[in-house]
Amino acid sequence: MVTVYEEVFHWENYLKYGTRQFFRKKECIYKQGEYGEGFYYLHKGLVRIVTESAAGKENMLNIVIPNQLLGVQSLDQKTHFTTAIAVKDSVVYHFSADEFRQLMITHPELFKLFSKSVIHKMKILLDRINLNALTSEQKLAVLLHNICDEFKNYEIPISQQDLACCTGLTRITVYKVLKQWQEAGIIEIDKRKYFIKKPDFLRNLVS
Amino acid sequence: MVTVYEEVFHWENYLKYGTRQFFRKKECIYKQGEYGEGFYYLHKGLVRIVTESAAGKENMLNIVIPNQLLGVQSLDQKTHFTTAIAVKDSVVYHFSADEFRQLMITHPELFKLFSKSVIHKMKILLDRINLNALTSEQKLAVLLHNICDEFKNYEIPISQQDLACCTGLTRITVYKVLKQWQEAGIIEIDKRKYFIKKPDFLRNLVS
DNA sequence: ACGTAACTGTAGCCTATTTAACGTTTTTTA
DNA sequence: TAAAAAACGTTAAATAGGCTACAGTTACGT
Repeated sequence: MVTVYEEVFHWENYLKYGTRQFFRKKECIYKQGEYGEGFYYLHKGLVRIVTESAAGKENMLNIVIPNQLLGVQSLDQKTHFTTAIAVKDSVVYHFSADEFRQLMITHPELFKLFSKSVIHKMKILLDRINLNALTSEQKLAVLLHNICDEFKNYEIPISQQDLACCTGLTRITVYKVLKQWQEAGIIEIDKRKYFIKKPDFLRNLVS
Repeated sequence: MVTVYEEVFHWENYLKYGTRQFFRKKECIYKQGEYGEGFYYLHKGLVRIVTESAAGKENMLNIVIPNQLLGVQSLDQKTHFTTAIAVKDSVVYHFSADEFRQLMITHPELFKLFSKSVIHKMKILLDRINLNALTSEQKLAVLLHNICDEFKNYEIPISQQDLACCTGLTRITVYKVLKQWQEAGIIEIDKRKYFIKKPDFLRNLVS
């Protein structure tokens, strides 16, 4: 289940110490298994974090919105255990581990920022875990609801296929739930775009 | 799915700055939802980390072994999003956020230690997520395999009930798989103790 | 030492999801 | 702009894993 979280962290003042990099839509920022060094800060754009399990199944973990970190896993020259792919053209700042460590000595307040960001990441992962206890309908409800919150409107800009990937369900299951909701008037489908008509219904499904 | 990870982090030199606390078996170190302040380092004992989803289902996340941190989530006075319960009598050291921040100024190398520990936690969560893509048989295989690695022998010191809780499966499912494995000679059951006879079989199930 | 509580063995039913299959539509890209 | 590649709509069949139930065991507290 992908959740778009939007807590804001104020890294702006430190960006000048990082290295600016551009990534085109669909370009890969880092790959699972690759060695990395340091971490990235997303300045503009949108990035999808996916992970591939041993069994080879791909799962979207979350969507990173600007002002968040990504790739923290490889701070200490460890391999990345996720893959990051730009959803839109994106601008990121890269901080190498050494650079950042130096920077922290002169700016100790950075630790708070860093730890907050990382804890936030952990919260996302945990939410993801807890979703597995839900029914498929609930999973989808949570996902759609989050997406709407994020994009601030009730149109869902994500394909059925992606919804399946985000929730870990089959496309067919997604299709079934969506159809059922459509028949119940909870969502509307037009030209393969989905519009949420009764957001409260989705909310109630979960709480 | 619980995994017992054993990467070692060397916090010994810094323990004197923390506050030593004792917890009896089954005692709760912190509860999901409670406010926390700082984090804990497990010196001796064994701690179980569980999380309760919105739906009320309880899930074991992992088992913390000595030399690891726990409760990092509440470093910044946030609420804990997991619960930690001592499995054995345990000795932990508590570091308050402020104390630790001060400490980091005088000992910048602590950052590396901290980040390593936290990244390790993230890895655990991620592994947990990836498990959900597996079949129940695979989940159990991974779990048993990990447990054996950890305890360095092929006897499993965990009840069926707990195996169920760790994997998120039903006890009945656990029982079924175990029975099937027993019939195939992969494990042996004696007096409610399980012994793994063909560890390779378990390994192959996953890879 | 005894009673209660927690764990295990087993069966059967049931349903939510998955897989498979296939034609149609949309989007991408060369 | 045509061909190739994704994505979608739909159905039917197969199945894994969940829930219920209940009796027999073991462990544990006092």
